[in-house]
This record gives sequence, structure tokens and C-alpha cells, in this order.
Amino acid sequence: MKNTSYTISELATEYEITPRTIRLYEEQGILSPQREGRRRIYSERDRVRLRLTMRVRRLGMSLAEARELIDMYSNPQDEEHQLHTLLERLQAHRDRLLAQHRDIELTLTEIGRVHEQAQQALSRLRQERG
Amino acid sequence: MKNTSYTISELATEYEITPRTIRLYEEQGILSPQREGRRRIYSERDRVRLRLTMRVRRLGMSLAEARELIDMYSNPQDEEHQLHTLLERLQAHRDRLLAQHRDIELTLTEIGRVHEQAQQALSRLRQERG
DNA sequence: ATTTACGCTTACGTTAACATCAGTTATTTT
DNA sequence: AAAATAACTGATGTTAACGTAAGCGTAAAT
Repeated sequence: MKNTSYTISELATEYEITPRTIRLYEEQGILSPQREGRRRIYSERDRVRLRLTMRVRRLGMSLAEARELIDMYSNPQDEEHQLHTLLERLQAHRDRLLAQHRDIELTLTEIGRVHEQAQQALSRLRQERG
Repeated sequence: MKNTSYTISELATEYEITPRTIRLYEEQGILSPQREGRRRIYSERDRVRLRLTMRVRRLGMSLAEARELIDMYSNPQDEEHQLHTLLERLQAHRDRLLAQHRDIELTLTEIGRVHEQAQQALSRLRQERG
């Protein structure tokens, strides 16, 4: 059984963020560590949710969006209506990610173009100097 | 010849942003429209730079990063040292974009998993209700 | 000739996502 | 026992990226 638990500074070190940030994520409802007195004890689940949060934050999502998405990962709905809106929200996130995917490819193409030009300019310089 | 020019509100409408935002981008050195009296006149080049800015902003880049990257697109360097740092910066941007690319794929995989589960739960509900 | 529309500058307001600090408690380490 | 270490709760500060509003100029439409 994974019965591992973590302190706030362990997680902070692992993900290279400050404890302040981790507490903020709790305020935002993303994490919900247990307490041992006043101290926070983070479970493996908390750690996973933190990792997922960092991942989508790198993609420019807000904390609110991050929370929504991550909550959907583990939210077993029972009503048909709820399942429907879940599917819709998932599709919305997917659409956005696909758009970003395209944006990345376009940007990489541009970078590749400039990179090549720079390489050529560099070899020309070395030729002349030769 | 593309001698087209645009007013601020034309660009604002096209890219669904406010004039305020466009003026801000000028302050940040991303755009540099000509003036006709006090009025700003945007060239095709400005428009392209605005489009590129919007693109990388969707990827979560800051305006400073956007400016740096977009400036590199059109900056013909002449010194070897400058070409080297240009190549380095390009590679840094590329690395970051590739990391984002992976993050997107991971997130899409998760979403796909949840999406399937939800679909299945939905068909089960409909089966029962029959 | 005067509304109306568009644009300008200047300045203050706002929100998100933290950082920083002060003061306190609790727990190790020496 | 004393001191260092880690964590806690407020509270205030900071930065980026805008939004909003006031007051003014200019040009086009009625």
C-alpha cells in the first residue's frame, strides 16, 4: 500500500515551489491535506494533484481552471445531466489544448526557420574568416 | 505591394482585444506604429507581430518573452558572438515549447481516460432506464 | 453648426498569483 | 535547558496585464 505522506517542505523542495504556494493551492481548494495538530500532512493523492497542477500551470491555466480539470479526473458523477456537463467541460478543455498544440507547432516552425538562418549566417562568417 | 494599414480599432476588432491592450503592447516595445498626427497607423508588419503575440500569449508566455521571441524572428545579427547567443535563446524557447508539448499530450491522455469513463457511465444509465 | 464617433493621454482601479514579514508554537538537536 | 529548525497564522507588499474613466482633440455625418 502506498501509505506515504509528506510534509509541506518536502513537497516544496520536490516541485521547486515555496510552502506559501502550496498553502495557497489549499485555499483554492486544489489540495486538502490532513492535519496532525496544526501541521499539514500531505498524502500521495495530494502529491499527485500538486503535480497535475504544476503541469497545467505550465500551460498557462489559472488555478481555478486547474482545479476544475483536476476535480473532473476523480469525480464519479451519477446523474445523466451531470455526466453531460462533465463531457462538455472535458471537450472544452480538450479543444483548448488542441489549439495550444497547434500554436506550439506554428511557433516551433518559425523558430526552426530562424535557427537555420542563424546557422547559415554563422557558417558564412566562419568561411570568410576561414 | 502590401501597403495596407490599419487603425487601432480595426486590429482590436480583428483580434478581439481592446485598444488599451494594443497600446500596452506598444509600451512594451512589441508594436511600433507610425503616427498620423496623434493617431496610430499600423502596418502589415505590426499586424503580424500582433498575431504572433496573441499566439504565444495563448501559450502562457509573458509579454517580455513574447517580445524577445518575436524580435528574434527579424533580427539579422552580424557578429559571431551575437549569433551564438541568438542560437542559445532560440534553443531555450524550443526546449520550453517541447516541454509544453509533452504536458499537453499527458493532459490530453488523462482527459481521454475520464471522457471514456463518463461515456460508459452514461450508456449504463441509459441501459438501466432502457 | 453641432452632434457623433474615434482616438489620444493620464491616471487610478483590479485581479491573480504569489512573496515577504512578523509574531507564535512546536519539535528536534545540542 | 537552550537553541536551532520547521511550521503555523495573519497581514501587507508586489508584479503583470490589463480595465475603466475623465477630459480633450479632430474629423465625419447629419
